[in-house]
Amino acid sequence: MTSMSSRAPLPFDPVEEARRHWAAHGWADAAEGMAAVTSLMRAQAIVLARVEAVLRPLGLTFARYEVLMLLLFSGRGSLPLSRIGERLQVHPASVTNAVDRLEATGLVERTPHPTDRRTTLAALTPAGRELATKATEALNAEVFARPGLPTDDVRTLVDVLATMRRDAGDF
Amino acid sequence: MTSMSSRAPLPFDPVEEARRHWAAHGWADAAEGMAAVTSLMRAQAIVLARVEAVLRPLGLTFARYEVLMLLLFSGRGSLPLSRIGERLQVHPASVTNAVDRLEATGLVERTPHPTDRRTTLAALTPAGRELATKATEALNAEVFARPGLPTDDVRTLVDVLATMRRDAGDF
DNA sequence: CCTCAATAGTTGGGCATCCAAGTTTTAGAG
DNA sequence: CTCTAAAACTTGGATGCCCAACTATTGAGG
Repeated sequence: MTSMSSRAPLPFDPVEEARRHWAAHGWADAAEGMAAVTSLMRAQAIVLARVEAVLRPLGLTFARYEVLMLLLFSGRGSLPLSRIGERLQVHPASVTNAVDRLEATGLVERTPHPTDRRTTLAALTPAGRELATKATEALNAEVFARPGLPTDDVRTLVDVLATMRRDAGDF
Repeated sequence: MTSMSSRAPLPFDPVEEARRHWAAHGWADAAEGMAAVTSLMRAQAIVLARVEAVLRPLGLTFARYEVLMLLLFSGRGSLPLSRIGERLQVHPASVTNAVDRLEATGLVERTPHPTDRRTTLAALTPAGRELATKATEALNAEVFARPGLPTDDVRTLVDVLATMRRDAGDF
C-alpha cells in the first residue's frame, strides 16, 4: 500500500486550510483535534510510502516485515499466530494472510503447537532470518536513520504518540 | 480498514520493546527513527479505528468522508477528480473508487467539465452536503474534541508533523 | 494544420485490513 | 464426567490503496 511516486507538493498546508474552514463553520473547538488527526493520517501515509519503497525490492511489505521482526526477536524464532496479532494489534485474519504469504515465499513455516492443538506457530526459516536482517539494514540506512526531523523533534514525537497510545489502550 | 473492536492492551510499550532490541543488535543509531516510525503507524491505526467507528453508522468511511468535505469546502461543491487526488495525496485510481461509491449512494454526482472534455467533476448532491455536515458534527463530538491528549501536546504534535510533512514534500 | 507528448480517468491485478461466520480444541462449571 | 463458553484459526466478502496499462482529449511545436 502506498507509494506516492511523484505527486507534486501543494502550495499550502492542507491541514491549516482545513483548520480555517473548521473555524469558519463554527467548529473552532474541534479544529485542533481535527488538525491532529489529519496530520497523523498524512504523515503516516508519507512514512509508509518511504518504508514500502525500501522493502519492495526485497519482496517484502511492511506488514510482513513486522511479522518477521517479531519472530526474529522472539527466543526460538517462532510464535503462535494469536500472539503475533496481539503484538501488532491487527485482526487474526490479517495474521493468517501475512503468514500465508510469508510461508509461500519460504520465509516462515507453520508448525503445530506442542501442547495446544488449537494453536499454530509461525517459525522463521533461515531464509526468513536472513531477509529480516537485510531488510532492517536497508530500512535503518534509508529511513530510520533519516526520519526527516531534528533529533529533538523525533524524541518529542515519540513521547507524545506514546502518551496518546497509552491513553487509547495500546499498552 | 481498521477497527480494533476489543484487542486487549499489552502489559508494556511495544515500541520501547523494539527500541531495546534495536540497541541490542547494534542498530542504536537508527533506534530512535524506528521508534518514531513505529509509533506513527500504531497511533494512526488507533485514531483511524476511532474515526471509522463513528462514521460506520452513517454509512461512510474516512476516505469518502474526506472527499465529501473537500467538495463541501470548495466554492461550488464540485471539483475535478484530479484535484481531489492532489489534495488528498492519493492515487487517481483511489479517487475513481471513492467517487464510484459516493455516486452509488447518491452523495455525489459525476458532471462533465464545461470546457475540458478529459475532465470529470464530482459534485455534491443535497444529500451529500447534509451527510457531510452530520458526519462532521459526530466526528467533532466523539473524536476531534477529545483527541486523547492534553491541549499542549496536541499542538506540539501538529507542529512536529507539519515539519515532517513539509520536509517530505507534502506541501 | 498535424504530430506527439502530457493530462485525466478508468480498468484489472495485487496487497492489506476489517468483519462475520464456521470449525476445532480447550477449559471451566455444575 | 458432561456441557457450554472461550480461544485459535480460517474462509469469504467488503473497502482502501497502489501500480501498470489503456483510452480519450488537449496543447505545444514544427
